[in-house]
Amino acid sequence: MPKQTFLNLPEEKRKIIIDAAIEEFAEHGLENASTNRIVASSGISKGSFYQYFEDKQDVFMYLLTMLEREKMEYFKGKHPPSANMDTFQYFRWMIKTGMEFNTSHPLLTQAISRVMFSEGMYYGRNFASVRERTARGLRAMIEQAIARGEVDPSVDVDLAVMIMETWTNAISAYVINEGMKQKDIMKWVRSAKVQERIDKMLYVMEYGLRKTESQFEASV
Amino acid sequence: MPKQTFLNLPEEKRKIIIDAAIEEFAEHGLENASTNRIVASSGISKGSFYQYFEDKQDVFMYLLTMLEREKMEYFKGKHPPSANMDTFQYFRWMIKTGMEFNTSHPLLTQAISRVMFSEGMYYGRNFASVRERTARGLRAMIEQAIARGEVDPSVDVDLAVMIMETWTNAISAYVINEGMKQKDIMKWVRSAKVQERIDKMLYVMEYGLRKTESQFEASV
Amino acid sequence: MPKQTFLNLPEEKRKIIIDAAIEEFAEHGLENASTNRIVASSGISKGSFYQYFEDKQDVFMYLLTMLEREKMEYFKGKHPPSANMDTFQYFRWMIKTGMEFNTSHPLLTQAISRVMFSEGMYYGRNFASVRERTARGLRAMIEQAIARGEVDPSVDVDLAVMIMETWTNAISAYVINEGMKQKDIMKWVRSAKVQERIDKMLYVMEYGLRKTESQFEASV
Amino acid sequence: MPKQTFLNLPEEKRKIIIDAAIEEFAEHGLENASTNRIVASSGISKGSFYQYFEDKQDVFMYLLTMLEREKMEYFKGKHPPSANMDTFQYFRWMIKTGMEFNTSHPLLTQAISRVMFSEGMYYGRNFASVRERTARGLRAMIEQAIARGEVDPSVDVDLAVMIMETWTNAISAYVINEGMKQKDIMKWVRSAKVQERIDKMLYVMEYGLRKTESQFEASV
DNA sequence: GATGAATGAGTATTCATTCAT
DNA sequence: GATGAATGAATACTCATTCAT
Repeated sequence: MPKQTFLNLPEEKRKIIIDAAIEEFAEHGLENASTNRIVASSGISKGSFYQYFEDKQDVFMYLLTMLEREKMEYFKGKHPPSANMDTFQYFRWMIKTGMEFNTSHPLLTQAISRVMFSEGMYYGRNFASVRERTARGLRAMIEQAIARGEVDPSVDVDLAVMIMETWTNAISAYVINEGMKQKDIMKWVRSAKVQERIDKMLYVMEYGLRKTESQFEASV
Repeated sequence: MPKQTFLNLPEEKRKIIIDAAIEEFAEHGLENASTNRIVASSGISKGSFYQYFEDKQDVFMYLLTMLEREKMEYFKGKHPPSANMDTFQYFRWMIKTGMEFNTSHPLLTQAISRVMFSEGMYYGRNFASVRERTARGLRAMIEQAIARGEVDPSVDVDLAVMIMETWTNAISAYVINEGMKQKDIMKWVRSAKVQERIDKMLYVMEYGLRKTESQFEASV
Repeated sequence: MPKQTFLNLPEEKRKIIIDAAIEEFAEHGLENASTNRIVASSGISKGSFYQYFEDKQDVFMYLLTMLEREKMEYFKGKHPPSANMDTFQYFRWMIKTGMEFNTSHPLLTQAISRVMFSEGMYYGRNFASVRERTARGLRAMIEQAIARGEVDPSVDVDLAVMIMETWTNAISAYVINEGMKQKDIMKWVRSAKVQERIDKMLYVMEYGLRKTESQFEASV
Repeated sequence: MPKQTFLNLPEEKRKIIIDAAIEEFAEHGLENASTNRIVASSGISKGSFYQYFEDKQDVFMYLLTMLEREKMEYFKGKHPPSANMDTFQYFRWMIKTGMEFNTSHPLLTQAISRVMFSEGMYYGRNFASVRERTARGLRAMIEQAIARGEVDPSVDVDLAVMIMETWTNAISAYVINEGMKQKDIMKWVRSAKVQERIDKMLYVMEYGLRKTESQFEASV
């Protein structure tokens, strides 16, 4: 985590540094990111960089917690359209809201997901806590769905979490990769065509999951 | 593609070089792979490396075609347990057979998938043909399933292909990542527990896909 | 142009680096100059070199502007022996003064002229401004000569400039090439023999140019 | 000089090798020419190259003698338009005929002149004999001109030779550099505009040289 | 607390030449 | 006589990090 010296910096200066880092990570990943370029494009000195952060990875970890924090606040500001949603409706709302957040921070999302997916194995240990938090959220969701009788109680919760994670990532990758090619990414992600495709992807998952374990057994 | 000089090499020497390359790519991806390390660990000189290959990417492309060729031969040597399988049963058999192949070449699989997934955007053009071949196979499968009445004809074929791809990759990632932690990866992948989990992942996909488009519409 | 870091260096260190570069360019030209050798013989590290300069060419461009600046100052310190010279007398004085400067910086002159003449085609764009300044000076001279009635007004000015350039270069090459073989190059260049030869070379040019265009036409 | 093995080669194969070498030297000079590329583009093996030639320089020396021989034959096939030319008319005819030869072998000319002018200092010793032969020819000419009373007997012969050399080179450089930019170099070099410019350059030299030594003395 | 110069190992790739077959 | 694989030093340039001021 960044040193106190960084946190003491005026908001504005911090933003300049962070923006430079986001751009660098989005374009080059973590291993290939260049601290030289980051300091050059943010206008701070080499020495300062190492007075603010332990190293490259430290900067990245900061972005990661920043993303988590901002996403949480974004969700707090939004409210599900209805209070009577079942768990899958709620998940769908969450995914879509998440995609809205992603498209409004496309570079940050790109930077984080690029590193987490492609370099994740190497830096995996460092990301463990973040991943675990996400998994816990999904697990709580699926357990709630079971409690509400929306999902067969015999379902394998671990498996369901894994599937939801996979699906979330697949949709996120689709949205960022395709979205970055568009002129107005926000407009694009809100278009009927995109929303429909996300819906369909989620319905496939939903109907697969709703199918009871016992039915699985029967059909093997 | 490698130069003739490489193909002329004695089988054994070629294997040493290829193994060194596989290890390097598995650990560092394509962009960060070091030709220095490859030559050092395979015991050839720098000059020789460039007499065998055009460049780093050339080595990787060779691995890619090698993987394709070997996988094809592996499948040729196997036979589906029954001739009367429906399309999803066949797909399941294919995935499982593919996983067996992957676990018998874990490093190669890791190297290829790491590069294809994470650096795919940058080297995308070069991999296009490989990806297209896979996509064509899946598309043929889904069309067959429709023809046989196993899937509702109104299904969005593009979407279905995307889902099958996502699923195949997710299973492959699960098998390799978890499998690499085991002592005996082959024994592990054949264990009832793993086979069951793969089955369940595929059933989720299958039941999701079997659901007709019209049903999707109805439930939105 | 060199980075600020280079300009901040103590005079003495700068001189060591510049001298090493001059020697390298004089001996190997620009394309074949080795940054490795420059850093080795000037005792700085590779990293420092690139903190001082953009690249090899950057060093050379610095030498070029340095030469221009020093030559200009050298001329400022000298005064034509008489105010009543005609244009050709003035040109002769300039050439000779230039040769004095060249022989007092023989390696620098050699480095620059080697690169400008032999590699000029490749780096031509970068040198364009320097060449143009020279050409403009010569053109002003010839136009003055015409205005004063020293040269026939029908003379082809472009041609005359080209001839004067050729001649200047030829004399410069003669002085440097022959001079480098002498023990005391300054003494040699001031010797009656050399001065006479330069005079004669210039007279050939002068009488050729004084000849009017119409006379050329007549004699074809 | 090439080894006997090269001279034993069938005419056609020799030509292929020579053409590859010419192209390489024209594009890269001597020091930067790559034997690798020469053998690759001429289709011979690395080993053969070194069985034909000592090294890179050896190939170049062969080109040099080849050029001399071919130029001589070219001149033998041509005849001066009139037998009653004075020496300067003859020189003018020679230069122009030489330029015709050059433009009909532009790559060879470019290769040779590029190396002789720009890398000449380093390989100078090796080219000494060629240069000397040229100088002897020019010296004979000027002496003939004196004998015929076309040039003042008190002229400095060394100086005159040097001037003629300079002039020849300047014209040659002009013709090759400008000519290479044209579509049809042969047509261009024979155009009235180019011929006129060459004439004028030579007249300047001629009138400069015709001027007697005594006149020079008088005007100093 | 801020600076920015210094560093040497690192990168991918090309080179001319040798020599065993 | 022909081959072509092998080589290791060479190339320009970038890197993350340290540390004295």
